[in-house]
Amino acid sequence: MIITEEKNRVIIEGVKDFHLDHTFDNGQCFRWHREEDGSYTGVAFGRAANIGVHDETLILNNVSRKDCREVWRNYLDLDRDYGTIKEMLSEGDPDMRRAVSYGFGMRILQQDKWETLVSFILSQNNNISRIKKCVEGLCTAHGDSIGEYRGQMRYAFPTAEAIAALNPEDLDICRLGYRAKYIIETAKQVAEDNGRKLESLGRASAEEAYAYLLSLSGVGPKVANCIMLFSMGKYESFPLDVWIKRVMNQVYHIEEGNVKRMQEYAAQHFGGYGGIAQQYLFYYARESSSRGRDSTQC
DNA sequence: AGCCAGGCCCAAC
DNA sequence: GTTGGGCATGGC
Repeated sequence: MIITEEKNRVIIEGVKDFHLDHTFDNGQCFRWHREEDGSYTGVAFGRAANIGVHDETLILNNVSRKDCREVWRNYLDLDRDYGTIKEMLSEGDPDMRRAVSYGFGMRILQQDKWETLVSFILSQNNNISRIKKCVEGLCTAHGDSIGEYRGQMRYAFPTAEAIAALNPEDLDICRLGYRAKYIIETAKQVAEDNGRKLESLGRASAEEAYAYLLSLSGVGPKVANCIMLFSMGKYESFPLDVWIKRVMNQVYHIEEGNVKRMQEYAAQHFGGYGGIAQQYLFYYARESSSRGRDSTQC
């Protein structure tokens, strides 16, 4: 990996297994928007950026070498060897091999814990395009302005303290529905110790992280697993949503609704990378389903 | 128009 | 400890 810096951008050469659509449009994050040239623009950790990829070269716009070192290199998970992981998962599993080859450039982002926590509370019984609107609306209404970028004002994700101080009516414009009260309650719980407990979970055991997350308002097993996977580096976490339950039933022939057996299957067959396996399956299941809808239009 | 969405809460067994 | 109804809202 060769990293060079020039006028307000950083160029990283030699990045394998990275595709923007597979990474930013796979339901793990909600604040990245695809531009006409195929690049993505978004905000993470209070910084706005635009990211493009050509062959094995990443171009990080509006990014300094310092930003790259402190945020983006880790956020984009650039130091992980996905090639080896993909081969491990595909070995002896033709269905998984198909899913992996379909989303070959998917990476698990290492996102901010608080943002991921709130975003996935908002995800429950909701669809991805609307989740994005909920999250962006929340940032616009209650996040700190971080200046204009590419002709648009940008906002950081609101802090736990900021959301804890809100009245339910303050969230009406965000159209969060019944989830609004969950995030205010959870913000109060997290802000109690200034988020120290939540931040510490990256170094805690999966069991401890899971127990804490389940104690928060609006967080159940599925949401807890997403938070652990997408912001805490706990790659064995295996979120079971309606799509994955379908896959586990149709592909691996586990009875619909037998969540315990599905978790056991993942732990046994995907080992420490259950969450990554899950994400390839999720992307494949969802994309092929939406392509099916598209093609029936013609 | 009606079903569904990266489910959780809570009451009733 | 498990099961099922209720839930705000809007995408498709």
